[in-house]
Amino acid sequence: MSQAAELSCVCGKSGNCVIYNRSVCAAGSAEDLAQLDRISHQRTYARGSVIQAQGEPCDIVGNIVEGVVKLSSTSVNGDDHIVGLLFPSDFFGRLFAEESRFSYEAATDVTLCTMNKPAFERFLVEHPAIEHEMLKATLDELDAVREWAAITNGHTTMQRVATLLYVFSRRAVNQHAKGNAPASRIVHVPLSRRDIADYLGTTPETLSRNIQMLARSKVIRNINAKHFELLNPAELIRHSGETRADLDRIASV
Amino acid sequence: MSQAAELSCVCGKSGNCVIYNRSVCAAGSAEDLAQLDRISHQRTYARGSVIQAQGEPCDIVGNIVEGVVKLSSTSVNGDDHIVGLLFPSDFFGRLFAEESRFSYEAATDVTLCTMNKPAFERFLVEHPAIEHEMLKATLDELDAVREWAAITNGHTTMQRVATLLYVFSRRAVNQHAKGNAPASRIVHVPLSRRDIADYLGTTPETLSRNIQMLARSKVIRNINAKHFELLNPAELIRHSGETRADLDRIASV
DNA sequence: AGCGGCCATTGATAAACGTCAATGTGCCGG
DNA sequence: CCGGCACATTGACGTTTATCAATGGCCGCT
Repeated sequence: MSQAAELSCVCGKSGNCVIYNRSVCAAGSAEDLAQLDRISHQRTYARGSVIQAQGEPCDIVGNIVEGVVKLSSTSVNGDDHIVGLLFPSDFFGRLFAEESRFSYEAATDVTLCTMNKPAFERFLVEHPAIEHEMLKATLDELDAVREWAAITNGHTTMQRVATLLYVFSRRAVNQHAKGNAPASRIVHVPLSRRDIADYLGTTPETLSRNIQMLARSKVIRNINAKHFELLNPAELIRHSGETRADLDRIASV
Repeated sequence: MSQAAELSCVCGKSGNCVIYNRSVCAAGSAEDLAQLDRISHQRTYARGSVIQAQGEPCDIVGNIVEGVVKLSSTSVNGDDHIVGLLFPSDFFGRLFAEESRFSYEAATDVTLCTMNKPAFERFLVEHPAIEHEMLKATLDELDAVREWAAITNGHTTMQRVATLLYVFSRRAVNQHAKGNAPASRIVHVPLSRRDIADYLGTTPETLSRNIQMLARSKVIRNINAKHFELLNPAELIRHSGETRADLDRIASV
């Protein structure tokens, strides 16, 4: 998900494809890609709509072309927690299971490249080299989820907020970079405060207070609710409690 | 990891093997299993010893035969957080990566069935059906990690403690069950208070207070530091904030 | 069996955080 | 252009939890 936007996509007409971006198809022939193309098609979902509900049988998988999808778990009490965010080129859906343990919901308006799940599963079984790449990608994802869990588990809210802002700033660079564009100082966080809070395991109020704290100390500047200017990246990194190397690794997963 | 202990093991002389238990080898022939047997051997580690250090090149993988292995991430500040616990029959090690993002450490004395990593990787690539099972197992693990992250993220310490105790009680049932043994009321948690606290994202002090709270309200009884008697399972479930079905699913992963 | 060290528990205190309530701000439709 | 509504911010307060410090109990060692 750190690839530039102009990569061609094998599934559908345009946009990123996780299968390609994650190198899953690096081992696939042109015929394989054409076959994938046949079972895929693009689809859009409005912000807030549920792509796949928790516990429901899941029949589609695919990848994000544009927008952000939140992966969340809703408990019996009604409060739900976001266990992951999916960005353009990320794979979504639960392969090889009857139903999804989590719900996939559009955090922004999204465009997806969807595939029929059984068809894609059959494709994988028939193409071991590609399934091998899928395994590697899943192992990477496992590391990333564990790493994020370690961050949310043991750090203060300020550290989580700083980490998130830095990660989003890096992600934006990757998305906007055409060639060697300079790092943008504008950080775009396309999520609502509630979604961010759910992701960080806190409340909108505490989140807001921490954001304003960073703003008062001139680390960031509020442009509007979803845009920030990064005034002092070094201080942001310091607040995150992580090394710059760790942050960059997290951002590049 | 919810399998009974008497399953035979393909790698080494005795004990559980994740490859078998997770059905990864269900698709493998007898010759395949014999080949696996040739590249594996058992090894023991004393409590506290590091099996694989964070960031170090990793050359072995395998599965837990006996004991508990903690998977932890140590930050620059020195405080480490446990992102996972590995039990008998669980797979350990990071396939298809140069180095491990986390450290594997013996939380108790452990017996491992180890394999040379490159050799096992080659084996997987040559046996797509088994690699397919490996992918399914990894996807299951991903769900489990996310589920645990949702629990530690949004719940109170008491809810986490109750959840952990219940999960360990279920796990003990599975481990001890020979045939249809009745559910044991004795819960064995073979970890130090610090390890439990790290796993739950809290401190030993707060953990201790919550345990004593449960003891005072007659939900559990302290036999000693690592053994508890489950006096009121229904109340424990209530304190966990989860449904019984959810807890049982978590325990069986 | 006695000793010493490590681990668990308990207590006091302060900081961090969630909750409830009110105010402010931006966005969309009339 | 204005009103309404959802969202973000700010404030006050109570609870939870981490931290610091001390005590108590268990286990291994000699």
